[in-house]
Amino acid sequence: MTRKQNGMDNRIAKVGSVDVAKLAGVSRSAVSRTFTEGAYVSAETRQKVLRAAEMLGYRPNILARSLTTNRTHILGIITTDLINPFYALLLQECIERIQDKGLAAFVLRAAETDNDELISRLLSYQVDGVILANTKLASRTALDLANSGKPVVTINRYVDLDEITSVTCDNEEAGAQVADHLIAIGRKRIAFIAGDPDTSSSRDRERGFKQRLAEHGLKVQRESIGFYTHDGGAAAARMLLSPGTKPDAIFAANDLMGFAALDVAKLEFGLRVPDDIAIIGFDNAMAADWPAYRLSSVDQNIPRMVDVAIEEILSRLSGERSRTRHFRIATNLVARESTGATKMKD
Amino acid sequence: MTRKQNGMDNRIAKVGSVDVAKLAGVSRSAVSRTFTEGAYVSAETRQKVLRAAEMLGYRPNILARSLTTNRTHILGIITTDLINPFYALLLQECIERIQDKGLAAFVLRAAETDNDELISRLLSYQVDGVILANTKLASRTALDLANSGKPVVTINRYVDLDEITSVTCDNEEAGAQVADHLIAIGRKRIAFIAGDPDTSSSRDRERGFKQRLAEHGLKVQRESIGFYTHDGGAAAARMLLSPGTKPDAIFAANDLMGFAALDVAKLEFGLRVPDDIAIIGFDNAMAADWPAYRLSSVDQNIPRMVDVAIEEILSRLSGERSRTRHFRIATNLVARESTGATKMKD
DNA sequence: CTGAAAGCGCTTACAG
DNA sequence: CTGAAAGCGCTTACAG
Repeated sequence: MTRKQNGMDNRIAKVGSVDVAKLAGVSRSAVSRTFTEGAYVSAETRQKVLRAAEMLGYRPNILARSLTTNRTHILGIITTDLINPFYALLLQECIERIQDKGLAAFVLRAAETDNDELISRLLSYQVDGVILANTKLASRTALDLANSGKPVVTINRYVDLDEITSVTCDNEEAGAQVADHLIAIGRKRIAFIAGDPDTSSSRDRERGFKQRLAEHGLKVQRESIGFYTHDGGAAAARMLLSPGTKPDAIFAANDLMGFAALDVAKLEFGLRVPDDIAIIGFDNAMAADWPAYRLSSVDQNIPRMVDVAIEEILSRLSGERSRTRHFRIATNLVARESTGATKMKD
Repeated sequence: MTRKQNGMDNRIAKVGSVDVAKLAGVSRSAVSRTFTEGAYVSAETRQKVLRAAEMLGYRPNILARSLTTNRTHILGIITTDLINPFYALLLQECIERIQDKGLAAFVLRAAETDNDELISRLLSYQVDGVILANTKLASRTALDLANSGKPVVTINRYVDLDEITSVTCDNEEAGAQVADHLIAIGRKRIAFIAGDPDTSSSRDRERGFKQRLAEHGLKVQRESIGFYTHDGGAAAARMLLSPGTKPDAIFAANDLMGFAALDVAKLEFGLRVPDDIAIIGFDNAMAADWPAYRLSSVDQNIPRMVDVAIEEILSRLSGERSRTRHFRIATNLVARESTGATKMKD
């Protein structure tokens, strides 16, 4: 036992497989095998080892193991601003799923720039794969990553280059469904608040939305950019509601902007929602269901997205397929009072 | 070079310190030294190594290093439900700070029960220390952790036993300040919505609040439990506002419940806020500042809390101090319209 | 300042 | 089914 009782160091002695082997009266190989899925050990040996391990409080050092197996069972997640509740939920789901699979999640927060060093650090830690959640990556960095041979998948974004597998909701179809919904409730003067124009999510939602409107002979009457933030959404809404022909509906590319638009319309312009103006957001954030808002929105099915992403990484790790794919997960429009749905009394 | 070009395996050949050494014409010791803070290498050797490393795309394997240094530079964070925006922000801050320190953050999500296995897994990964963010831990588990010799600190909670260092905001003082505030605006019939009664945070807020009220000859007129959730808060508010002497102020132990109370008061009971009833929450969530709510709240100074927690872990790791401490970080009451502050026009 | 050698805690063919 | 030995990628006294 490597007991180092030198002076101040009152740390617990680390127990290794040797210690267990010694106590159990077997070889280190035997203890290794009892802790290795599907390795050959007799029931008897296994028992002896388990008992000894229990007594000593032995826990295999996963990091040491990774040195020989070449698998760390660590997945890296790069995320951005968790003040956006959708991102927080997405991250939570990733963490949970990874955990359920018996893997560990390394979480890094990406600044807007300078992600190269982050990636480099991730690779130093020998992660088995990486999930880019809501992260824009410089194309070069993305390529480097792809070339590292590690499975990489982006969630809720995709990179221009086709080298990297992505999982997003079906933003384009979702945009179209929002158009259908607004048309169905008889709106004609329709406005749009874009998210961050740099993101694929905002662009796809916009494209699907406008295209479906066009199929019905309509077009967006006014539009503005809200950058996916509450303040940005408020500013955009003020612009859309400024003098002139006011819209009778607003589609905000996320809920944060939808909440802002709702508040601006009601409190600053004295409009009635949905009578004077219908408003719909995107993400189906928790607050969309709160009485003060009752904001119609689009649910992204986060669990499914994360599931697909992780399965993809796992199957790559087991060497199954390797073609890059772009998964589109179906969304679900949730109609609430902000677009005229009557309140459900529970 | 360990190039394994066997068949389907198109993975990039892993380059190790041997490869770099060979290319640079030096020993592995030399390359190790150039990548080790403050080790002796001549400028010349260093250059050769750096150049070779650059060419090969070499990155030291941190995990392998940890085997001999006994430091992984990984910190484990155990968090709970990120749907609570305060928790999400706290986690974000932890991740960011850890990253800034050049460490890596392992994030686990704790279920309500069964955390033992989680902890065990964390220890398998040889984390250098662990942060328990908003996590209740079975006392036994907590003790095990403390006994593992790893620095552990809880944020926003503390465990009954005194073995573990904690960082929280000064919940008791904050509760007292809320009492002062409500008294200052002339309220007399004061109600309280508790969070999860199992948490130290809720209990401490309540204690400070009631004590200060008592000092002014007042007491909580009605109280209920909202379990820190929106729905729980709504139910609690309905109870508080039921027939009888209605309160003229409510202190909700977090914002989620505060929002719910505000909505219930306004929309279900037709009360004017703050004229008929003043409402104040806790956490200063983003939505507290939204026009629909303008909810007075208490800001917890997350950056400071996280800073203290991480410094504590770091200083323990460098063997400096070891006495358990309970840090209390000062809060800041943010008065908004829900308790009568006039709106700031920006 | 530098290199050879031993060691960190595990796993894995290889014989038996 | 089991054990001795070599190896994973690094670091660190130890000599020089």
